[in-house]
Order: sequence, then C-alpha cells, then structure tokens
Amino acid sequence: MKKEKAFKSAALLDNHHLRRTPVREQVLGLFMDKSHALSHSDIEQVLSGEFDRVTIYRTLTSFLDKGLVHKIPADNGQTRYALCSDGCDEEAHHHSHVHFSCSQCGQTFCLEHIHIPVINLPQGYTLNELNYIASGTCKGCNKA
Amino acid sequence: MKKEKAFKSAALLDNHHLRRTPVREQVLGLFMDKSHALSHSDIEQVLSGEFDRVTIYRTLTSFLDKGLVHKIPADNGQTRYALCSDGCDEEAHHHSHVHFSCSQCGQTFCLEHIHIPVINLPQGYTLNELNYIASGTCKGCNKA
DNA sequence: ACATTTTTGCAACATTGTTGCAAGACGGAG
DNA sequence: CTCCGTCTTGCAACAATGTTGCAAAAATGT
Repeated sequence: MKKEKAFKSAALLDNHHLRRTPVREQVLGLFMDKSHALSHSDIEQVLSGEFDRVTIYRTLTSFLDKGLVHKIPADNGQTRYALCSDGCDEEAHHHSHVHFSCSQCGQTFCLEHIHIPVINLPQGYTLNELNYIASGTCKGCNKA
Repeated sequence: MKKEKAFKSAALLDNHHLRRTPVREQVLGLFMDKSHALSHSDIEQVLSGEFDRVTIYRTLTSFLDKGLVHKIPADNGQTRYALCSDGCDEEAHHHSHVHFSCSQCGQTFCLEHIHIPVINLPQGYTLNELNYIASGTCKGCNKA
C-alpha cells in the first residue's frame, strides 16, 4: 500500500473512532482504489487469503455504524457499500446523492453531485431516509 | 377464495399470458389481499404446506417476466414484490411511483400516486429504470 | 388419443449473512 | 512494565435466500 493512502486510511479510522487494524486498513484501501461501490464478495475475492469472511462482514458493519461507508440497495439483492464523502459519523449518515447502477458492467456509482429530489409524502408518514437508484448504462460502457 | 377474487386473478393471468394454475391463483390472491409488498418468505409462510419453495420462486419470476408484479429493492437485501397497477406486460414495466418502507412494521408500500421526480444524469449515462425508496414510519405505525 | 410443451416437486447445491465461543491484540491504570 | 478489561479476529456452526437439473405430472393442440 502506498504511503499516502496508508496515511489517509489511518486518519479516517482515527476520525471515526475505530482502531487501526490490518483488515480495516486493507478494506479501506480497496474503497479508496476503486471508484465504484463494493460488495462483500468483491472484497472477499481480494482479501480472502488474508482475512476471514466473517471478519470482513464485521469490518463492513463497523464502518457502517461509524459513518465511514454507506449501504446501497440493489434490486438483485446484492448489497454494496461506498465511502461516505463527508460529515457522516456514529451519530448519523447525511447523504442524499443519487446512485447509478450499470446493467452492463454491473457496477454501482455514487453520483455525489446529484442530489435526490425531495417528494411530499402523504399525511401521516414520517421520513427518515431516501434512496434513489437510477439504472442503465454508464459512461464507460456507453463509450465502449 | 372468494368468487370475485378468483375471477379477477383468472383474468389477470389470462391477460398476461400465464396459464391458470393453483399456485399462481393462490399467490395472486395473497397479493390482492394485502396492501403491502410481499417477500418470498411472506408467501412461503402461508403456502409452504401447499406448494414447494422452488415453485414459489418460479411463480414470482414468471409474474415478474410477464409484468404482473414488480420488484422492490431494500437495503437489507429482502427483495419484495408488489402488483403492477397498470400497463405492464412481457414487453416492459412502466412504473415510476415511489416506494415507502416502514422501519417500524417492516412493511413496504407502493405510493402509486407519487411519481418519481426525474433527474438529469451526467453526460454519457443512459437511463433505463428508476427506483425511489423512502424510509421512515408509516401512517399506521404513527397513529399507534 | 397422442405427441409436445409447461409446470411442478424434489434433491442438491451455491451464495449470503449471522451467532457463539475462545484466543489474541490492544489500551489504560497502577 | 505488568495486569486487567475491552476490542478484535478466526473458526465452526448455523440460518436464510436463491439457483439448477431432472423426472413426473398436467395441460395444450392436433
């Protein structure tokens, strides 16, 4: 792992009150390398030699709890995770960006700069969280 | 099963080019009884005595293909299905209504009359499908 | 009535996620 | 530095979810 990246992961872990451990730094490193969201199995394929399956699950759960990553639902049931860009901590997540899922390459991206439009819920409903997933073909696949 | 409902399911199956079979009529009956989306396991719990698990999976898949139901993604990986209200067939689904997932009762509802707001994707992306899931507390749970 | 296609059940398997428990690593107090 | 309690990890086992192949049963058209 490059020095700069290692430095950044360490800082991220510190800021989110997570101890620096090998799994956490490796997993965090993967997220920083890739521009798309990762599933548990994506990570497992890379790190299964080094760490246990269960450990990776628990790593992801702790990242989620501490506001380091967020969960992205998909209609095929394949949960994915992506780094939170800002301001999330153990108190709460505050995103409202759109996610894009490419049906060609299968990857999911955060469209950080596209904000989820707000809707008016019917009387009696209380809002807590929004998820907006657009599917189609991504930039890379359209070019190819 | 009531006569009227039986009549309706039969018509629905016919319209969507699916043979009338016991599983299909029963499953369709469940969807018509409930106002919320159903997961495979919801259905299995009711009909497991009567039909095989695999048959229920295949029934849901065929309903999906023929445009009788649509799939609703959830961030906990629990796929749910709900009846299509109109116009869907084996060619394509055409919904763009919002889904609401109640974190208290765990149920998911179609907000048929709330249309998903359209966004502008960045250059190079092609759109195919939209999913908008709002989470929070539903009407029923807020009243209680 | 017969041949063909669809649908179903069963068994087996694959993937995904969770839990309990014991061992190891870490951090703080003395 | 050492001891103690807490956090983290690995392992085994389990649970839930979903898929596939194959053979029997049911429905369809001729």
